[in-house]
Amino acid sequence: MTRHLITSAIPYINGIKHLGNLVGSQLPADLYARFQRARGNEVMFLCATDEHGTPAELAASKAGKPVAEYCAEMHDVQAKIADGFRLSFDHFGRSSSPQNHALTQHFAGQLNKAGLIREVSEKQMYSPADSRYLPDRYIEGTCPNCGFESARGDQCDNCTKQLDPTDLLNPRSVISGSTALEERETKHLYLCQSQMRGQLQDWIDSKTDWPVLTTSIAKKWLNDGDGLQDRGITRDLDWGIPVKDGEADWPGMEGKVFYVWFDAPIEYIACASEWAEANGKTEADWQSWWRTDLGADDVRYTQFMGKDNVPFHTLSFPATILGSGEDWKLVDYIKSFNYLNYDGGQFSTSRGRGVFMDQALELLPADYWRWWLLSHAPESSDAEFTWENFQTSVNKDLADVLGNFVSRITKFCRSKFGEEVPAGGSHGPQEQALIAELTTRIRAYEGFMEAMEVRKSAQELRAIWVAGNEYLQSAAPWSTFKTDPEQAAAQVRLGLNLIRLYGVLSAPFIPDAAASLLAAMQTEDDTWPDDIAAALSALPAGHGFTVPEVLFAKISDEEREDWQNRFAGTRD
RNA sequence: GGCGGAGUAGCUCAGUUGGUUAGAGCAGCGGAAUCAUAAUCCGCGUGUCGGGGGUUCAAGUCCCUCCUCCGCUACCA
Repeated sequence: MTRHLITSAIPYINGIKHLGNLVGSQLPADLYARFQRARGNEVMFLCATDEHGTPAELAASKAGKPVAEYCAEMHDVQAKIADGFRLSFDHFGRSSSPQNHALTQHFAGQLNKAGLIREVSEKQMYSPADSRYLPDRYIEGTCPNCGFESARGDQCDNCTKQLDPTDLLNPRSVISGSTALEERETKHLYLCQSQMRGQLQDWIDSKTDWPVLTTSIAKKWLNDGDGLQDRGITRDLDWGIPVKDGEADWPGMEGKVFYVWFDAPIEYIACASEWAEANGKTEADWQSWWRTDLGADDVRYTQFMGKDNVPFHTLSFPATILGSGEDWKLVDYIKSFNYLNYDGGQFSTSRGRGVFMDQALELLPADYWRWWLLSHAPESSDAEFTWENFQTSVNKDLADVLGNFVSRITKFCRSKFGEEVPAGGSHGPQEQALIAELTTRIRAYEGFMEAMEVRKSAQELRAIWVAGNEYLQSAAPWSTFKTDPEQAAAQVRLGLNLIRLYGVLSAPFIPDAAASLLAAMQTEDDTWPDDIAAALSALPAGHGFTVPEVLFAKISDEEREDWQNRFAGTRD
């Protein structure tokens, strides 16, 4: 038995995420977690909300609420939606938790002790009208290069020239529009990542089995220009984790907080501690997942994220872990994803373009979305969501291939043999051939799932469903029944057992439908099928079942057109 | 600009370290069956593998070059 520590990139707190965010980290992580649990492995699947930083403060202010209250509310909203999508987190934590405060301060102390923190005095743009320092992107002005009037402080969106806020003509605050900006001297802590470049390089180079997307991004940052740069890990903000040197005050850093990208990955660890507290576990229980000196040496740690998160997970966070000089678990495998686009453009949180998680659940059950998103996961390149593709994929795969299979076999059995698994007959060549094919396919499915080849897993699972239809079609119990009812009984018995098998195999992708299948078959036996022949006789003759309701209703053209129009524009 | 990813049948995509006639699903056409959510199953694919050049006995697969799309580019997170 392997112990799997699995984390999904933690979603930012300022609003409900769209389907692109979901498929880029949480959903594939859930698929993997469910699969590993189904295989009988021990799993710790963690996620949380990422709550600090300027956008959170601004979102709270826009909502007219204190930021702590806003974050608490949004955390609950995101937790409920995650539950709606059946994301099976062992704990859904918060980066603002007391545990993360303590741990983040602890790491900073350790890094300081190791000589990996230096103080830097620098000039930042301050807006008196907003009473805050403004990150570069929160300053707009006229581009000195092309004259574009809405150039941001870091880059001009029109001519793509890299800028400094001080380069802008007529700079103003994006927040208030105030032009009364001034430069102020402020002191910050920098993490000396450059000192750890060699160590990080060796570590990345040793990961030969990682996706190219992951390693190429890491190597670019390691080798670009002068190599890996030191990075500021503090900010002048109110909302965040106060800068401390372990448990001690940090002279000169009063009123400052750690940078959100410093504390967010540490929340992966703190989240385990939150899990322990929430479940009556001990310190040792959660540390056995994270401390290699305290039992985590046999843990395999896998992270899931979108490609924009890769630098922080391949470099900054490992630098924090390695630099601490303590025996924290480093990630073993990073599965990264490209982006999902929406109908010819990008999903956009700010412009409300595309489908958001809460809206998706209002339209259709989670399984529909899980199936489409996972079977079209943006693994090798960016992928595209269109309503037509969604409708045809879901109708064909779920309703026709899987759902209809369940209908035809259960209804046929009910009409000829009643609502129990029929007795009589035995397996012939057709049944042996089916078992052989399923054995091959299920072993392939396991291989793809183990390797986190998400699309290929979905493809193989679908082929497993198809195999059932092929068998029924060639065995044709409705014909056999007329001449040899005993043989028809054996065929139907096999068909009913296939339903249970499909329930077990499909659960990682479509957990609710899978549960319905097992419920209809009146069984709680969801053990993974190592021996396919045995798995296909799990339901013996005489075992009762019920004909389930339509498993997946089809999406009509009218619905599709309606949704298409509804989500083309902007969200209010 | 730099770095990375992608460009393969109408659509969405597979194509390992270069090697038999380039594949799958969907859509389309023809057929079988009638148990079933008008569902299923079988058969049918000559597509300049973005353009051009090169290496090789052999390239979608390696090299060069050009074009297009996307992402990142370190103070958004």
